[in-house]
This record gives sequence, C-alpha cells and structure tokens, in this order.
Amino acid sequence: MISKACKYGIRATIFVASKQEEGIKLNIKDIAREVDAPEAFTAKILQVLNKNRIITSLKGPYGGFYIEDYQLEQPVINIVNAIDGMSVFQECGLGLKQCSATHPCPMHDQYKIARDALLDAFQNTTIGQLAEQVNEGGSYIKNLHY
Amino acid sequence: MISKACKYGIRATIFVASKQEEGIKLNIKDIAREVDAPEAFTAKILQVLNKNRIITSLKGPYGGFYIEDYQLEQPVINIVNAIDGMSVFQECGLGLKQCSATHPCPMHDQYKIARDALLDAFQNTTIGQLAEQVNEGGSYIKNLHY
DNA sequence: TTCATAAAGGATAATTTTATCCTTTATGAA
DNA sequence: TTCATAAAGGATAAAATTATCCTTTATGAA
Repeated sequence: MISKACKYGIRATIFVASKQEEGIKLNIKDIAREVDAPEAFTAKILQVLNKNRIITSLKGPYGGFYIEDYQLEQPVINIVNAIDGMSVFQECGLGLKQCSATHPCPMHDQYKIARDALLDAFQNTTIGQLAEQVNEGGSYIKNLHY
Repeated sequence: MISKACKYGIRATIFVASKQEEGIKLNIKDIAREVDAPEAFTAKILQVLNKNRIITSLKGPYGGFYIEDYQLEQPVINIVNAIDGMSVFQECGLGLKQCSATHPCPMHDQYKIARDALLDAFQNTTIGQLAEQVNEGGSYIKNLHY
C-alpha cells in the first residue's frame, strides 16, 4: 500500500524537520543513518522530495538538506503523493479497476472506512507536528537496533 | 499492503462461494475469467487456498473447486492470512521494525486507527456474506471491461 | 483397465520495487 | 580561480512479486 520508499521518505522528512531549529543542513549520510534507511536509496528519495518542494536542498560544501517554515506546515499526505501518488486513497480493496458506490466490490463500504481513516491520518497531520513529537522525545523514527 | 495475489485470491474465493448453491465444481479457467485474474497465476493461488482449507479442490474429470458449508463461515481475514500473512495488521505506518505504544513512531496512534479499521473489516466479514452480496446483484468481483 | 480431464507441482520468465555505484554539476570558501 | 564538498543524475544490479508454461499426479466414467 504505502511503499518502502515512501516510508523512508516520511521518516527522512521528519528527521530533517526535527533539526530545523538548529539551523543546520543535513547530508544524505547522516539522514540515512538517523532513520535507518539505505543511503543510496535515500539519496534518490531525497531528490524526489526536493523536486516536490517537500524539503529543500543546496549543493556544494556547506550544502545539504533542510526544511523551510512553510514546508513544516505541509500535511504528510504531500509526501505520499510525491512518492507513491494518491492511488492508495482511491484503490479498491479487492483490486477492481473501477470500484465505487455505483459499481462496488462486495467489501467496498467496509474497506472505504479503513481507507478514509488512512486518508484522514495523512491529511490532517503536518510534518511539523510529527517533528515536534519526535523532539519532545515521545516517539521515534529510528529502529531500536537490529 | 494487500498483495495482488491476495486480492485475486479473495475475488476467486467469493466467486467459488457464490456458486455453492448450484452444487457445481468450477475449473481454473472459468474462475480466472470470472474474476479478471491471470489464469496461471490464479491456479497457483487456488492451490494455496486449497492447502489452507479456504476452498476445496478435487482432481480429475468432474473435478474442480468448490466451497463447503463450514468454509462459507470463515472470515475473509483467513484468506489474507493464507496468502499474505498477518503482518499487514501489525506493521508500522512508517516502516519501523518495532512500533508499539512503548516505542511508537510519530504516526502510531493515527495509523493504528486505520489499520484496526482494516482488521475489523476483514475479521468481521465472512466469505458467505460477500458471496451473498454478489448473488443479490448489489456488488461485483469482475471489472466492467478494460 | 484405459483414457480423457483437471488440479498439483516444478522450473522459469517478466515486471516492479528496492538498492548501489559512479560521474556530473553546483556551490562557496580560501 | 581553484578546489574540496555535497547533491543530482545516469546506468545497473539485486530482490521481490507477478506471471507463464510444461510435466506429473489423481480421478472417475466408459
């Protein structure tokens, strides 16, 4: 449903956001390490995030990734949309190409409840809110060990 | 989240269940056609479903797939479990290997709501109920065209 | 017992997703 | 202007998922 790339992307974005107040720029290596994601793959994802203005990047020495004030206000769904697109929030639970109230699959109503709950979660949560939670120490974006 | 194999499997099971009253056995070809799934791939999935006693098969002429009374009472989650396993209902929305109330990701609570809604949908719906809906003509397991 | 039939099973191929590596480009301090 | 640095971009590789094909096995009617 949500791809690994997208989950890495959300974790990376939250990490970058969580460091905004420090006014520093973060490089790929540090980001990948702090969110337990493969470095080269994370680099590709950060590229997409920058192109979609989820985060901002600067090349060269003293460069790196950072997040701007307006970007903190973006809902997490913008990250999902940038990486996976919006199909997760529309697709049929049983894989039908068309599935709606007029041509529903037999699980349509029940599946829609779950799908809409997911939509709500991603739509009504901002990147800044998640970063704040992490900074307050109540939640994590990195695995314990492995 | 839910694999294509699993969605094909659910549609196929519902189709077989919807024909139970006719007392006929269905072959792979017909099942695949009626649920718009690739035939050879569907054959593999039906194998798994038979092994997990979701449906029943009989080899040879006059053989095919059918569903028994007790199997109609099984919740759809049994199909998901047979094909994809239960991880969908446990996994972290941001991909952390461990994510729980004690070591939560910053989206834990909101994601859990959606995930539990999905669990509820699959757990509290039986194969027989879905087949009935299809038989009543109110819902579909086949695409319109393509 | 033979034979046609239909699922089971094994081997493999195609596609998609995940992941890596290396070269190029931009940046800014010295 | 030079040079070290860090992201961007291109080309592949590895892994997982989806999909196909062919042989084997079981079944039951004739």
